[in-house]
Amino acid sequence: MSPYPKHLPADERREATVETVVELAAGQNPSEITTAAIAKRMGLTQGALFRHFPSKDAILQAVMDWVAERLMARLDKAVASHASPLAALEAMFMAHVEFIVEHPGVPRILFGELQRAEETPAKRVAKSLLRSYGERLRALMEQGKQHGELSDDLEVDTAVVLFIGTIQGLVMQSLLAGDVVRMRAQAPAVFAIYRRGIGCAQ
Amino acid sequence: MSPYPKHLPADERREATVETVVELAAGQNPSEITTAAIAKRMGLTQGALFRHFPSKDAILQAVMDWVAERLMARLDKAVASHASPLAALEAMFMAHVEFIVEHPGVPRILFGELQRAEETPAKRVAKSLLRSYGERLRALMEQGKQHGELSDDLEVDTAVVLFIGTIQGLVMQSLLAGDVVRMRAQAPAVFAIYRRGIGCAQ
DNA sequence: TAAGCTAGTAATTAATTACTCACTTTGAGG
DNA sequence: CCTCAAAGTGAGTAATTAATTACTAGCTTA
Repeated sequence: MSPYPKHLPADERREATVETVVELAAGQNPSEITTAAIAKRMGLTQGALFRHFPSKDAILQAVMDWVAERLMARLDKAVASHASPLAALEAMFMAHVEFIVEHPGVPRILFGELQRAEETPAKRVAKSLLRSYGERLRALMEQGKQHGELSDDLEVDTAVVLFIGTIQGLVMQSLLAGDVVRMRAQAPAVFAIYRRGIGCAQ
Repeated sequence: MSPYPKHLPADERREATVETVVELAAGQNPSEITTAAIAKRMGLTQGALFRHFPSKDAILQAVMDWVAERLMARLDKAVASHASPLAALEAMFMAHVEFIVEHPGVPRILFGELQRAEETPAKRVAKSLLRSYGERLRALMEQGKQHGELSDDLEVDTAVVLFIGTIQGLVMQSLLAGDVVRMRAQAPAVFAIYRRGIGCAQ
């Protein structure tokens, strides 16, 4: 039995398509990924894709849905397994980094979607993802203040911006070095500086 | 005399082209900027562009050169006008933010160029720009350690990653909010957290 | 076995892209 | 005023793109 059967049920083909796009995005600008390239990687003809998606935009939207669902699930799991808010923040940070190392195309897709001019469905999903992300961070930080782990006068919104930016910095560094895996090693030290910035002077 | 003479000297036309691309990048993904769009914005036909540039890639490279030159000049000027390393770092941060507010397309161009798959000339310029940027940061931070403004055990390379990421976070936030100018107001608070993260516990 | 459905192919479409070229216009200097 | 090189025009090109089409192989089920 071939590992890639010619005929696949529609839902599996949709899933495979999404994963293929995520993989391709690891190596190139997402907006430059053509339907022909997706099909080729899947061992299909280009036209076959349009049996399962009405348009390319629909593919991109499915990809964003996939990213949002998977990433948030990871983050929630990381948060749930830590009692202290600060520990939960750190776990969330590491989980996000780990997710990017496994799927290096994801930050490109997200950022690429955000800087689209038109308000595409995919862009809306991206925005909504980051909104949920920010809300979870805010909640944890408010808790952290009450627990005395974070300084009382911390501006939570600002700290949220910096949290996301911190990860962006790691991503940019990995683009420069052409080495995604190094993120994993750098992450703890980067978060240590961040934690000191938001923590209370004990 | 018309404010826009039909015939412009070659060097001025090149400069105008670059500035047009930077302006267009404020509103859309740089890789989706077509030569037709550039020409239209300049009030020219598409063919005219190729009198001054051999290819579109050459245009993008000229844009990156423009960005690198202008940005570094701003940063150097900001650094030069402050004696203390920490004050210089902060001035550098604010100067960078100010530059982005004036030219919102710049971070898109930079990031877009970095995530190109092929090793284009423009990408090489982008990499070189960030390398210079990092070196200036490193130098300031080493000075800061000697002055006792930064903690002795600070990992400079990590702090550099976080510095750039901090700005990326502001950029991402402005993409979300669709409001670049707000960066200017947010910047001081964001840098305050960063400074606390890298500063020595006095 | 016949009928119908699902998932594929292969060729083709119209639109868009970067780029070229023969020709025309402009404007500064002799 | 004339000349002429520089600058711009406008109509092309070939290549690439997303999307459509007519057709087919393979399964399920009556």
